[in-house]
Amino acid sequence: MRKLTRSFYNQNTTLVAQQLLGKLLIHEVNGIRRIGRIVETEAYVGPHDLAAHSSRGITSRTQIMYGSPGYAYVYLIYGIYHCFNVVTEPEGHGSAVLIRALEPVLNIDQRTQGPGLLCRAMGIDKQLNGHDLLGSTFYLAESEKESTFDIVSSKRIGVAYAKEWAESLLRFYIKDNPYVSKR
DNA sequence: AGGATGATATCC
DNA sequence: GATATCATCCTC
Repeated sequence: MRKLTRSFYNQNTTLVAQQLLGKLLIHEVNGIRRIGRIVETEAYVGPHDLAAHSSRGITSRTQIMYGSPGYAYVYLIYGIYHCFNVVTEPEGHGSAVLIRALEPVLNIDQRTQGPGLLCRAMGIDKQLNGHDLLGSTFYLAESEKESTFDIVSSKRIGVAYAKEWAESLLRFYIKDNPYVSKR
């Protein structure tokens, strides 16, 4: 399993969001390894992006997002669901990619088509906030299988408040994949 | 169309 | 210290 490197995450956020499609997310807990294939992402490109949490500056919540690339940013939304992001670009940049949907590969017995559902199915919660994604039980990796697919871009979901940034095409998903979230 | 449910930012 | 807001999902 070829784990994604720090330098992979230390790139332009929009590029990382697109390149994450087709990659594997692995989380091992109690000896059980869960694997999902990423089919949908969204880029949050920095403090100037009004939809990004980092647009409020560095706070206790957003310090992870402003930290080094290749770390997990996990937060609770609507009191119920968790959302999982990977931090991108050099420390201090304030950008991340939200993982929005997975295709089940191994040991996944719940739905994964949406950021909240995916975290529940993978066992991701706030304990993993700030976790290094180059570790041994929670990481992303290159898929063993070769696969080709078309990438579709669209407006991001649930960010209508972000003025002109609500219009930008920063959501990416694999065309015709049944595990992409509905809306 | 509305409710669940809690952390957080932003006000006083 | 109060309250408005939310990168969601489910049920009616």
